[in-house]
Amino acid sequence: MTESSRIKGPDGVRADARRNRERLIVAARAVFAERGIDAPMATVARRAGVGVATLYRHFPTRDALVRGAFTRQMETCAQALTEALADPDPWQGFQRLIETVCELQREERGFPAAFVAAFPDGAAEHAQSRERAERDLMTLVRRAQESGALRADFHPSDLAVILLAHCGLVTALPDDGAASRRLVAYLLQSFRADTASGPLPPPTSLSLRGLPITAVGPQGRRSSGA
Amino acid sequence: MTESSRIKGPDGVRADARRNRERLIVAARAVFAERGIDAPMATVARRAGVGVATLYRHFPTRDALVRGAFTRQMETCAQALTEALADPDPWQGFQRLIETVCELQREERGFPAAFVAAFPDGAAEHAQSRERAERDLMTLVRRAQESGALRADFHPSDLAVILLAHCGLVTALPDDGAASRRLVAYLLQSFRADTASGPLPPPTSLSLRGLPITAVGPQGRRSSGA
DNA sequence: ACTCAAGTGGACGATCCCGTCCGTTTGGAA
DNA sequence: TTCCAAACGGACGGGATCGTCCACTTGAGT
Repeated sequence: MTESSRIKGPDGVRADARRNRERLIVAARAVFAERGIDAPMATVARRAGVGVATLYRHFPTRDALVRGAFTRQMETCAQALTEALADPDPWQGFQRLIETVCELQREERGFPAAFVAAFPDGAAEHAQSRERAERDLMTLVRRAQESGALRADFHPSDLAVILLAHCGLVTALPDDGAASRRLVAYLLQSFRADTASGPLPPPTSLSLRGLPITAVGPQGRRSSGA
Repeated sequence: MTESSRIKGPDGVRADARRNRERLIVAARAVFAERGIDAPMATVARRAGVGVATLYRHFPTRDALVRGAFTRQMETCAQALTEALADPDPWQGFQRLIETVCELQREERGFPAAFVAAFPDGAAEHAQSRERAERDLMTLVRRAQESGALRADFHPSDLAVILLAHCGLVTALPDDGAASRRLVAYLLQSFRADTASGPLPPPTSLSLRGLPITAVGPQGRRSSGA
């Protein structure tokens, strides 16, 4: 308080600034959906009806814009995880979580690309929320295993594996979602303890905890390395 | 000078031309592996030790270069299919086919991207060989089902689904291959008839036969549309 | 050895995108 | 209403890639 309590907005931001920021996010989602997250920045600005400078002021880098555009989806994922943990039936929770996330990736066109792009290095920005999410995930997996529904050799990192695979699928085939649903169904069945047959190869070193994620090769989708 | 035949090639092509073409393919594979199939054409030319013009003469478009670079891999896939059909145990053949193709995608860095890029429209150029490949695939699937090992509701298009998903995975995580192996193991288990539990959602309209493949959206990896 | 068309190299104009700079507009407090 | 800092818009220089054009080199037939 002390000196300047010049209140412009709830967060001290001018009204038009906040409005433009919102417009930019909407435009970004639309443009990313149509042209992928590598679409020219200027296109997003034009779509939002603002100048490029305004875009860059609100989102200094493309990554910031991508994050901004899909923050809501990320939060929905986190919420889905919370709900999954709250489910009295651990397997049910596990299953619904996977289905929800995959559905989100199916519906929001640009999201999968953002998702995989954010993956290898995502630890940076989201460190704290990620920390919690991963702890929750491990809890969910453990519970589902203890309930006897989830196969014992399922490893938390498998979740990353199947989500990345699913991202690849929906990116390659943005169809009605039949392919995605099929893949998810197959995978869920193979995760059941009662269908488990034979041992699996060792899980990824992909930690799903903190940083030691094998750096993404030059192959990875460019454009989101905070 | 191991070049024994100093005569103009069987196809009337000059010796240096053929040599350069070969160099370009080698360079392209290397560059695509390091930087993805969107790497600058000039980089490939430099790597091959030739001028850009030479590159463009041999491969007028990036697509042509990509195809040229991975022709051998495509042929290996076809050969794997033939061998799979020859296997006395249909399930064994089916399983080995999937494992072989996925291993190829794992090892040859640029290949997965080329694979998914070539997918939606691939019918154009490779029409005839594709035709045969798809017939063979359906035969393989049918046999494996009749042997009782492959679940009855497995649909040939599921092969495309899992291969695309696998491409996405190895593209996102070009690691040592542990993730890929895990995914394949999970999927193969869920394809077994004896682990099948519960119905699957309907298969993709993705035909895997001829053309009616739902056109790839703006999302798809650019750069290989004959 | 001679010849010439096939083959080659690299410079170049065109296009696209990035991100900053700077003069102008505007929200909102006084 | 007045005023000014925050916010805005668009032009602009820089850099990268594309694909072509044209003068030069070279393989191979005679």
